[in-house]
Amino acid sequence: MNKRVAEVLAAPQIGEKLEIGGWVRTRRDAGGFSFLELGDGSCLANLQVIAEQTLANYRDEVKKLSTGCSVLVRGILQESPARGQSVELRAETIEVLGWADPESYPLQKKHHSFEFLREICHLRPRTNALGAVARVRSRLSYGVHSFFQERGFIQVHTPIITTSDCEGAGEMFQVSTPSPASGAGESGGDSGEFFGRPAGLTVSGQLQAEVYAQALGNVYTFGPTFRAENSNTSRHLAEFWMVEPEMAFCDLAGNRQVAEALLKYLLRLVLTECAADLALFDRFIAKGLVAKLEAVVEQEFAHITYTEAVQQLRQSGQSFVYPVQWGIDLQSEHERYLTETIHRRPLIVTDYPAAIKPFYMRLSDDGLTVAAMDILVPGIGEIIGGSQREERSEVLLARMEQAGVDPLAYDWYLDLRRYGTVPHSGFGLGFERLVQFVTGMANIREVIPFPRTPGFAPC
RNA sequence: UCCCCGGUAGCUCAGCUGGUAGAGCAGGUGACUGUUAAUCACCCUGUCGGCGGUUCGAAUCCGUCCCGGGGAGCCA
Repeated sequence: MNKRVAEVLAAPQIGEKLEIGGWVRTRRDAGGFSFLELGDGSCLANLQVIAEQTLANYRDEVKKLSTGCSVLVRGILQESPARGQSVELRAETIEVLGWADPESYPLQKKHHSFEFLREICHLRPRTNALGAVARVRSRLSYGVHSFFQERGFIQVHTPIITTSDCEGAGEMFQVSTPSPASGAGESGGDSGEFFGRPAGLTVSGQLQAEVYAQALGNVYTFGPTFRAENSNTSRHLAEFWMVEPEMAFCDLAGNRQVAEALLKYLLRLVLTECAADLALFDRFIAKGLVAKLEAVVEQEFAHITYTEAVQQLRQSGQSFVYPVQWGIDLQSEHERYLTETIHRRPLIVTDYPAAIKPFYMRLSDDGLTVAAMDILVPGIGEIIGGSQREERSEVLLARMEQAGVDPLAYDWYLDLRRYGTVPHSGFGLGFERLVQFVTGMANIREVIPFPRTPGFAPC
């Protein structure tokens, strides 16, 4: 029966007859036979195949195999007499499924820059590093669901096309298609828009998640999110995935606890279940990565208020490009200094000035701050942003007016406060930033299979 | 979008103050070998990012556009 390399290497059975399909990583010839390194993507490690010259197609085909060729190997698993691997597959037949002309196949048996691999994003998952990223990403994705499902959260598929802008979250991509009704002539008030009004791709599922939280209690969304910002950085994408829990009867402290528990759960999961892939990142991408992740799991996250952050920055004696004073938005240099130099661990900053935060965040009794939180992580910066939501309709209305937001456009959102309102909280976790943090990959474009950035969406 | 740096062989890069191009790896051929970034010998490879300009002459200088990297803004 067809087995994956990961299964074979995890529990090798000497003498077992196997059929393995995979891609040739490299071929080395010895006297009278050849070694094939066979990888199938199920794990980082390859299976060594012994191809004797007695194979019917040895001279015509096996000797011509090169990096990237796909083959189906049938043979017997045996102990390996040489060092470097404990078992190997002695081939009885090798069927070549697809050639990969070495003159033109872009992937070589050598290191490639990530910038180059990005230009061939249809081939890059065949490399060790990008394959490992894909496996870790998949495990993290599954972990997000298991974390919430184990705790009784209901997953809500919030809409991708939306007519509500989540203020403060960035520019929306426009979804523009002529109305099917236009031209029919009957509907006099036809705007010509497919949805009867301007629509866009969601910049956050938060507002709709709030709807379900105020019906089902604890919910989460995990889906694609779009920002039409002209951002050219190593930590921004035009299309990315975001995890957004929303919890009824939950204040900011509860919000913080869930966020910290989620991050630790996911790190612990990957440390135990993706050890080989993490070891690769630790060796070649970010030295000390595993120790850093282990430390994060073991330590309490630091927690300070914005006001304390401002004090700490001012007392640090450090000179910043942007001077620190109460009321400013913390700049990257400030966030990095706080989490990387002062606290040296993940840092939760709460209670930001109301003036620099969106209208839906809950106004505190001081009237100056809102119940907001950002989780900052060394190397990445902001990985989570969240808040307790404003549940008092008259306060919410006032804040909307201050922010210049038309209450009529958010009438449904205000209804949630008019009828059976409850305190509730939630946050957004940038999934790619999580994958970046876990893998140590420097550029966010390497942790999503098909990155979308301004001017770049090749397939 | 702004600031700085870069774009030379399939890949990674060298090429000083202008005289029209090179190394390693990859690839090809052969030898050798229970090999594992295999080794050794020989061979091949270029619109020097695009366009325009200066000059007798541009990979090299100037302008502009495109793309990439680092930083910043926006944020997740």
